[in-house]
Order: sequence, then C-alpha cells, then structure tokens
Amino acid sequence: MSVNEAANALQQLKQRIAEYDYHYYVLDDPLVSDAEYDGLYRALVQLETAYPALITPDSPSQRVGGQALGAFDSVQHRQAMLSLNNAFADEELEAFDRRVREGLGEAEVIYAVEPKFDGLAITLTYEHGLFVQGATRGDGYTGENVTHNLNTIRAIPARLPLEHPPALLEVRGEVLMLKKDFEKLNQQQAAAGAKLFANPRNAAAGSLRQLDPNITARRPLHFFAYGLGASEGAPEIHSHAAAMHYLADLRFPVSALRAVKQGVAGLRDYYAEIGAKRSQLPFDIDGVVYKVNQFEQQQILGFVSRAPRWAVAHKFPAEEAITVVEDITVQVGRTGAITPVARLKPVFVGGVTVTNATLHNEDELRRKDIHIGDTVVVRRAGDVIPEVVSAKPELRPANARAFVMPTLCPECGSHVVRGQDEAVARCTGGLICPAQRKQAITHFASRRAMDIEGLGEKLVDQLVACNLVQHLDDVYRLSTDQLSGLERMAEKSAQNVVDAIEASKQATLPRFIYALGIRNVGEATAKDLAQHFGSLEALIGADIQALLLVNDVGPVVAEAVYQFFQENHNREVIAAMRALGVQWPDIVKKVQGILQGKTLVLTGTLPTLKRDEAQAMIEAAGGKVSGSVSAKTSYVVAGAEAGSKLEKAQLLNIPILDEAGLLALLQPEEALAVTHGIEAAVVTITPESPSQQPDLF
DNA sequence: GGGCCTCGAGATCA
DNA sequence: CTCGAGGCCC
Repeated sequence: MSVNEAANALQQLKQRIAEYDYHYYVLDDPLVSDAEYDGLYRALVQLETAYPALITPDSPSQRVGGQALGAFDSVQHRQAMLSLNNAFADEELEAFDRRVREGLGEAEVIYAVEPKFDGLAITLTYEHGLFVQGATRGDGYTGENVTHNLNTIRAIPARLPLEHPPALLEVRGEVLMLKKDFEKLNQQQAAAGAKLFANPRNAAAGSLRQLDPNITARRPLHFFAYGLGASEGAPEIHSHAAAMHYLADLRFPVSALRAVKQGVAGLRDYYAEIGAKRSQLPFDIDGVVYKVNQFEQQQILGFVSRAPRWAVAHKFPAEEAITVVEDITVQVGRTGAITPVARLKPVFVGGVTVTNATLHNEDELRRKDIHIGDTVVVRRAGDVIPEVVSAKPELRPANARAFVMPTLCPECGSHVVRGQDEAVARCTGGLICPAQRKQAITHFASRRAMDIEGLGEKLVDQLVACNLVQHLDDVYRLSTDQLSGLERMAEKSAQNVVDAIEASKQATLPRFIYALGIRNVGEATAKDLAQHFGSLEALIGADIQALLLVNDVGPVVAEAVYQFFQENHNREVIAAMRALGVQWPDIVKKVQGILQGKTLVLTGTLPTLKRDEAQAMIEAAGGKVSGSVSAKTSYVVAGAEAGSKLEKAQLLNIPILDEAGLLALLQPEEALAVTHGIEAAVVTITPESPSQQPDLF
C-alpha cells in the first residue's frame, strides 16, 4: 500500500468511526455492533502503527490516553464565562420576566429554555474546524486547560463536519456523568476496593481534574452543548434557538428537552414539565434555564455586575431529609461572632453527607425552636449551604434540651455581649481569644492576603497553643528552630514555612490592608481604600469624612476602618511588621477615566468598531454602557441603522455621537499631548482582571 | 459546605 | 501509608 493509499484509507476509517461515535454517543442510537466497531478501530490503529506520520490529532486513536500532565495550565477565556442569577420562588421568576419586559418595552417575550445540567461548565475551542483546546470555567475569566481530558470524551467532536469551518468557534457546554454510568463506575470502584464517588457531579469533576488522561479515558464522561462563545467566520446567528440548531448540525450533543416558550406562563409550564420528568432523566439537573431568545434583545438587556439580565436559572426546590440534632455547639468567628452550629446525625441529602449546619444566631434558633435531641428537616440544594429548616416538635424526646447561649466565650472566657439592635452575640476578648487570634492569623496568611504558603489551620493552632504567635507581627519573628519540633513539622517543612514568610514581606498595599482583617473590609474594599489613599499613612490618618469619599465606603465601613486605626495596639503591630521588613510599593493614584460616572448607550452599526470593542473602550475610560436610553444617559453613540434608541435620545435631548465623536471624546489627552507637546499624565495600574467582554449568548 | 484531586513530607513498618 | 495544605468545582 502506498502512503497515499494508506492516507485515503485512514481518512475513510476516521470518518466512519466519527460517524459511529456520533450515533452511539450523541444520538444514543448505535449504527453497528460493538464487534464491528472494534474491528474498524483495530484496523485504524494498525494502519497508524504502520504509518505513524499519518496520525492526526482528530484521530479516534488519540482519544485514549496520552501523556500525563505535570500541572494544569491556565487559560484566559476570550469571552467571559459568567454565571446565572438564580430564581427559586415564583415571585423571583415573575420579577425576572418583568425586568426583561420593561427593559425591552415588550408586552411578552420569547424565551429559549433548557434543563440546567448538574455538571461542570466548560468551553471548547475549534480552530478551522479542529478541536484545539478545552477549559474549565474557573472564575469566569481564567480557567484551567483540560484539553487532554476532554479529548477522551467521545461525545465531543474532534473535528467539525464542515467543508468550510469557521476560523474560530467556541462552544459552551457542560461535562457530566449519566446516572447509569455513575452507578456502573461506583460498582467498579467498589469491586476494586476504591473509594466511592458521592454523586455524578463530583465523579465528573474529579475525572476532569486528573492529570493523567488515561484515567479520565476510563471514566464515562458525557457532554452537552448549550451555547456559543467567541467566533470568527461563523454564520450569523440571531437567536439562542438558532445557535442550538447550529450546534446540533455540527453534531454536538444538545438537549432534546430544549424548547422555545412564550411569556412567563410558558416558563411556568416548562418548569413543571421538566420537574415532573426530573427523576426519569438519564442525568442530574438542578433546575431549568431561561434565556431571552433573540440575541438582539439580549444585547439590549446587557449585564448586571457578573450575570446577564437576559437569563436566569430557575432552581428546583432544595432536597430535604430528616435527621437528629445530636448537639448544638458554638463557633467563635474571626470577629468574635458566636454562631450556634447543629451537630447532626450524618444524613445524605442533595448528593452529599451533611453533619453540620449553621443555625445562624440565637433569634433564628428560637424562631425555629430547635432543641438538642430534636428530629429536624435539613435542606441542601447544589451550592446552597446546608440548613436546618424546621424541627418536628411532636418527635421531641423527653430528654431534649434547649440551647443556652453561653455568657462567657467557650474559647477564652471573656464576656459574650449582644448589642441592642444586633442579631449576633460576640466574644469581647478580641485577640486575647485564641479562636479569634487563630482566625486572624489564618486570614492574614491566606492566599488572597499575604499568601504565606504552608501556614494553614493546623499549624496556626499549634503556634497559638504554644504562644509562639500572639500578635500578627510575631509571624515575622518565627524561626526554623521554633517551628521544627511541632507536629508534622520537621526541618524541611519548617524551612519551607520560614521561606514563605520571608517571601510574603514583599507585599502590595491592598493585600496588606485586606490581611489586617478589619471588620467589613474585604478584598474589594481593601483595593478601593488602597487606590484612594495611595499609602498606608494616608489611610491611617484619614478621618471618617475622608473615608466616606472612597468608592463603595459607607458609614459602617468608614467607622470600622477609623476605629481600627484609632487603636494604638493595631498601629504598633503594623509598625512592628514594617520594622521586620514587610513592605510594599505605594500606589500612584489612577487618573480618573475621562468617562468616569458617565453612561453611554450604543445603537446601530458603527463603521469600524465592533459593538464589544466600543464597549471595552468606554469601560476602559471609566464609563458604563447601558442597553436603554433614559434621562441618566450621558451620550448615545449612533451608527448606521440606529432605531428607536436614537429617536428617544433626540426626544430627551441627549448628546449623540458618531464613531469619530466617540473616539475624539476618548482621546483628548492624546490630542493635547500632540498639540502642546506635553506627556499624557496617565499612570496605568495593572487591572486585577482583564477587561473582557461578557458572554453574549 | 462538601467533595474531589494533587503534592510534599512526615510517620510507620518491614 | 497518612496527613495537611492548596486548589477547584458547584
């Protein structure tokens, strides 16, 4: 056989196998017997062994195994993979539909609907028709490259069945494990004496996080596509339903349960319909998803913070189970908050075993009237934290005891007080309290704060128990001698921790502020404060008035920050840390974007800029892009075929710009710099998250 | 909150 | 072999 003949034969084999795979894995309707399939596959491998040069990445043989990875690479998403807002109650669904109708000015809206798979969201990238990369959702902007594992999933096409595939196509979807495959896998695990997986979702998640694709290849993973991401050279698509149709044509598995519904009544019907079928479905779902069908309408609605306004996940009610409260203990939080926690007889609910559930606070506990020994209903839905719903008083045993909020902190013996209008009781011990001290230290060392690797909970417990760390600055006084000798701390580990502590001395201002653990100051507020004041000195010197000027800082946060720095002790600890070498570069304040506080509306087609490009430029300049024209709109940017929004702008006397006008508005400094020969005084500060466009589908 | 994977290193046993 | 820590997912 000549190389040419071999290449042809291989081509044919690949196509036939892809065809059979499609029928087997996607349509669930096998065309040939397993024996016949295996024969074809063996023939392919034989040919490839004889002509290794002819092996291509889309060959079925490349689906099994491959090299194990050392670690996962991270991948920047071209289009952010955002999460959806949730609706549980009917009122929330109605509110969603109302907002959509008002935003669009329509009496009734057409929605594309589909089940909400309980798996892991991923994105697949096809370049010129070839599957080249797959990644997890991650934080929505950056995910993990799991191409090697996705390669092993037969339901994912290795090549798009198109003669002229688009240069780029991103497919969004969910990896999951079918219920029957999950059962089978767990039987195998049991037979092998291995640990059982708790539920299909976790089995799928675990499989996808394998470094070795050979293991993943033996896990029966499935995939459903539910949307498109970025694309180049793909046909123009105007609705979600059309996108799904396109994906089905490309032989992606898409849910047969998808539908198009009209108005909120249609949504309700669909919810009931799928809810009734839920237990019979071959896979787990945790609700249904509604998306405004027309892309044009989606675009008008836009996004609120991190979620689209044009879609919502309607979740099924949380699964409930019955168990017994064996004890109620209290936890002392970082801020001294005393939280009662129910210790439950372990119960399997919502796919996991629940043993603890927070009871939030005393009032909550009284309202639900939960005693130790009570039989209770617990609830858990997806990522919702387990909760005790109610007690069954009729089943209360004679020896049941009521919970008594301690008057003294169980950790340090300080008084527990509850402010007049406050729901939470607090330990007044402050850092005297070992519980608070431990959490302050753990928080200080955590990844998003000072990022001291190796300084975890167990080690901190020991450090506090031995009194090696009383205040945060003591962390910077730790030596290998002091550390080694502690539990699970031999020389090597001790050295690693000391090295990590040393490395953390090179900090940044926002991280340091966050690490201090000031009440009500989270990561975002810490950034705002750092940005606004530029240096720690300025922040320490700020009075309430000055603090109130910071973005998103209100009276509560201002008071907390002010009080924190009023405390001599806190200033001393900070000074001590700096004396021990903790440092950070001061921040050069960002020049306010030219469009700070302005809201713009885009309409029509601009001559050179794409809509999302224009939006990115406006946002980079501090402006907001809104979908609809109102009195608050600062400018309307109108292109060709601008419609009703332009009319409304004229009506409201809102300034209207064309593309050139927008560009001129965005670059006055540049114009100045050129005409007057001065340097533009713009200092850029590396943004934490890349400015990316949200998912438009 | 709970479950999963991975890694390094300490603990244990032959 | 086991534990602690870190990371990631919902």
